[in-house]
Amino acid sequence: MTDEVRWLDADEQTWWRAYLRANREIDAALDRDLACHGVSLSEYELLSMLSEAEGRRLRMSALAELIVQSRSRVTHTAARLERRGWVRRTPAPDDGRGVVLELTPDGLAAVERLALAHVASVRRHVVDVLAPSQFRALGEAMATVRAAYAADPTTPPTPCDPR
Amino acid sequence: MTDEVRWLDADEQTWWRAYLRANREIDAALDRDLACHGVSLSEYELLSMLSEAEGRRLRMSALAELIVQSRSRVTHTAARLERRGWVRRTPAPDDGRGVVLELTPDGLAAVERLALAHVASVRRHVVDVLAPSQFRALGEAMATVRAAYAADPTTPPTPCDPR
DNA sequence: GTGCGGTAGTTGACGGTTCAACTATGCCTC
DNA sequence: GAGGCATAGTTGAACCGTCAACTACCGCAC
Repeated sequence: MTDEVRWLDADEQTWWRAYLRANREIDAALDRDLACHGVSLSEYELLSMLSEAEGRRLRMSALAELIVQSRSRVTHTAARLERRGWVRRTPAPDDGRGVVLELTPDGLAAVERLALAHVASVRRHVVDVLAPSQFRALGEAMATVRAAYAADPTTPPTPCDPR
Repeated sequence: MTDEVRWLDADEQTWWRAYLRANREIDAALDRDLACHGVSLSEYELLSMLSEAEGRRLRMSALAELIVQSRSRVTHTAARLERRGWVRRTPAPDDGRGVVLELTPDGLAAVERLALAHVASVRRHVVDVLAPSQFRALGEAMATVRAAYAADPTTPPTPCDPR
């Protein structure tokens, strides 16, 4: 394999930058819209995954994988949510190392309230500004990226390879 | 207008989550690949915009807008890069309030080195795993989102509206 | 030319995220 | 059943980003 650099061509460059920047704008917008209600997007995602899970409970690591965050981050976020009484930690019955995180009734009420605001925000900034076929294409492209990422053998971080 | 909630349907839900998660994975992957070389993605973006600018210099606020970051964040990031000698602050000639950020020769050398790693990373995780038409669709959808965002009259943050 | 509202950028404190080190448990092998 | 490696989760420090307050300057109005 040669070491020649395959730069992006002009179109690719344009699309890539559109992605990067829209991305930042979307994140900022969603976060801002949720901030009004006192949570960040990542807190909301955690709560939301819990609320859909069987028994409204999930293992910490399952949660981390679902929302694509580090275990450490999930620990900290869960701690914050626990302080609010929205979430409760219990030992996993089948694995002495494990912890099951459970949504409390207060937590459930909160997610349900937040979901209203959030879905409106997602529609306003993304879904409703795209033609259905465009949104579908977006979703499918991103799913493809995920699949490739999951299939990449080097995915869990090879420590570093500064060449 | 009714207050009825328009939830996402099953497909929309799937696409939206694919977006959110792929997004996190892409960010993490790009950041990790750059971290090997000692910079974060947002530092790289700043350097990269500077390197393409006329005279390799840009006003702070132009930079902030280009890379979709708060002015404050750009100040902090620039301060870090200045400590490394990659970037230099100079007063704007035409506006006593302004600051022009300039890439130093060391900074230029750094971006050029980083760009090699970065383009490979972008290709590996995104561009090359998509069919060209898919990548195009992704880019165009994101450009549409940006355009809508820019056109949204409430865009610069209405402080809050907790309903 | 004084006052005034708006823009450019910085600052420091706060809070969230990351990272590396650590504890504790599971599991496999001999 | 003891040793050893892997996994689950936590912890605290360092780092980065956000936010609100602040300085300084612009430009307009009168």
